[in-house]
Amino acid sequence: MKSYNHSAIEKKWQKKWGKNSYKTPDVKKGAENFYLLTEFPYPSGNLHVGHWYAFAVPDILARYLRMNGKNVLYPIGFDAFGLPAENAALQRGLNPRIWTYGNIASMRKQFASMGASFDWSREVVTADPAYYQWTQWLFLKLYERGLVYRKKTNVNWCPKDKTVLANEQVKDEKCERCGTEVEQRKMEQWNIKITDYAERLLTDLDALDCPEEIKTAQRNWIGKSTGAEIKFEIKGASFNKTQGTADVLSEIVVFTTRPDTLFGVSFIALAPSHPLAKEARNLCAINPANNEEVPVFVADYVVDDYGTGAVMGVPAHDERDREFALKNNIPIKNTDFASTEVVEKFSTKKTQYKLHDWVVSRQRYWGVPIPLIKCERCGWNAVPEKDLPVKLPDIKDYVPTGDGKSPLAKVRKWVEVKCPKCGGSAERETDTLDTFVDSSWYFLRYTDPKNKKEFAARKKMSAWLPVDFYSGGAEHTTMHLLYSRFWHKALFDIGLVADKEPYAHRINRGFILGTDGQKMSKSHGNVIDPDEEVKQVGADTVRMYLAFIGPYNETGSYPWDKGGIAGIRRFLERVWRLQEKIGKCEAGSALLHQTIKKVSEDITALKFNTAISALMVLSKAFENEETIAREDFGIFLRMLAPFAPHLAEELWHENKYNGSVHKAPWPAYIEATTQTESVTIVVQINGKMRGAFSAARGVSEADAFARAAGLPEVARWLSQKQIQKRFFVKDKLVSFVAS
RNA sequence: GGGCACGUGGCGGAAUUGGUAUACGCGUACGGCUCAGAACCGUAUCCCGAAAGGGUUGAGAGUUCGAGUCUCUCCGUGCCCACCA
Repeated sequence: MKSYNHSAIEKKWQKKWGKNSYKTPDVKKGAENFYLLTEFPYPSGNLHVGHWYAFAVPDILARYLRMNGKNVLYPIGFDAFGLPAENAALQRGLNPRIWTYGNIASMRKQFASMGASFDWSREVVTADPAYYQWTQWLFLKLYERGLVYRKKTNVNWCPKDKTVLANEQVKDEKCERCGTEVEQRKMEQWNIKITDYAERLLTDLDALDCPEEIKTAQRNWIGKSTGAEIKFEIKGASFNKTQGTADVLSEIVVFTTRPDTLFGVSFIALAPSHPLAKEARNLCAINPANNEEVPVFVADYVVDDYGTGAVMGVPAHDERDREFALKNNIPIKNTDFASTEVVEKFSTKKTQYKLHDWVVSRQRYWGVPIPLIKCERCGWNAVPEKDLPVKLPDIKDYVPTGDGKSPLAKVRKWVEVKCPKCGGSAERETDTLDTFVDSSWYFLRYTDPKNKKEFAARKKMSAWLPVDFYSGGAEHTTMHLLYSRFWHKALFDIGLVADKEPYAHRINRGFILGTDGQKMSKSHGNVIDPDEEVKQVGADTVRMYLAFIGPYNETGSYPWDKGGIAGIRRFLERVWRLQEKIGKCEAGSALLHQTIKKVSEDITALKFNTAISALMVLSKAFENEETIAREDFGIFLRMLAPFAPHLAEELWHENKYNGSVHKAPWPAYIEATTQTESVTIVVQINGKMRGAFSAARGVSEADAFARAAGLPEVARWLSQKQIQKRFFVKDKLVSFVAS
């Protein structure tokens, strides 16, 4: 017998399968469509173990579903624009385009060694003009709809990446990309009105089929609270009103979730950026409910961009208010709660969200140019559809400037254009779009990646959407996942897509740590190179090891274990040796049928780890036999095929089974055969196990009690006690209650 | 401070969803094979105990004939959010 030469086998079959063997038609006769999606990668370097975990493991599900007669779309592409790729390029002094596309080329090769069943014919690269033409087009649809606006606000500025960031991209006041502390700057930026969708993003979560942790994280991020706004007149400010001075100076509006504590108000606190902050020291506000005068303060704890940026201070009820009151010698009023009538009279119901509008301008080169033009006379205009895409020009100086403008601003030839409306002189917007805009709709493009006339044809989309299964990283819960849900809803309102939600089912996978239990990083020196592992033990072993390491639908973190991967390799070696035993004997044991059942159920439940353990148990049973029935071994190979596609195909082929194992149907089990004739019945006395006996399946209650009581170890216990009650669980258990 | 998830051997993890806790894999020990080692194969491996037996799922209580699983309190870990009124 030849030995198991993984590299020869894997190369051979990867070549035979070629690039087109998983080309997925939109319609396949007799087969239901299934859209299996994994968050596409950033081409920032080589494939790492995390990529293998993200793509090789769901491939098991893809292959399993195909063998079960589904027409499975498992697409791949590259999220090619944006900071990660650009920063890596800048570090190396390379043009981002050359760097990114070089990476894509090498990652394609690495992906090929995975043996994953991607449909490469549908690959999308977000930095291709053929793709971003439609990113621009969709952006303009939102613009036309009034969902895009320009506003000067406090924004998060990353001094290292020299660009603004959306709220979602700031973690612990640090840039999500580079970890630098962000600064607050007042800048005029393009915003998308995601807040218009806050309520729908929230309510539609209820019906979503995804883990509770995702729902609560999004709920918290959206941060809905219901309360009321209350107007406090400023004492002596009435003359301002009569003289026509702005209303803001004559009153302070506060937001509160507890309008019923109105009688406990002993001060008003303003955020430092509130229009009245400078004058607060000299102001008195009048409580509308009892006409009491209360002082006005400026307090750091009042957040300027939440509510009205002003708070009514109720020290008796709010800890921060109390703290502030004690520090400033403000009296604490013990309160009578305001009646519903009073609350209704002096306040207006109001709902507040923590969610902010999505700042999408980026002062960086490597992104989609924002397709808007500013004319001196007629203001902002959309680039006409016929002029799309607005191509990102090839330039030499793409280093971010830090002056609040993208490097594109220096390319005068590109910037200066004619106004599409009046023909006068105008300038292009020089900021680029946040990468999360690119990735908000990529899964739509997979359904129709080559379309030159539309972002995707309606018919193609309806063949696949919504995505049946989406797997990705937990870090995207309040970023990509939230953005793309919003984007889809906006497109739904405009009439461009048919569903309110893009994903029917979503899971967050866990992640793989280094052997030391730390996050893999160059500085820790604990990085596992998947290419090296594949070289040593083969892609099948690496795939299967990652599937075996823990349940896939939980956000656990699993340390890479060298012994563990060796164990999987040993298992595959044993499987390889099993082919020697193929012969004539009885087929279709209970264990075989039990295994088919368990493996099928476990794969569906994403418990690849226990599916593999069931295959191991079956293979052990085979090892203990003189011969393995040809039919049984064929069934085993078919179950192995999604996990170890190359090895299964080789054994299938070498042992003269028909065609490709991957085109063979998934084995069926017979429920009746999974049940052994005899069962073990456990005997408990007062809940403790005291014995067990073997009986024919379906044994009667009376017989079971008699057999149980007859067991010496049980009889001994029972002889000292009085039986008060007995329970019988069919084919499982006899339980005595005795005293 | 708030929310969510979780806590099982030396380690990754199983447990038919309330019914024999620790499947499968790693590690370890001993044995086989070998001049020798690696690899491979076999046996053992939750703890105490010579055994009979007893104990054990972070701690404690509750419900139940029976709890890793359900309920409550506490302790601890991880992730997310955070002067959000």
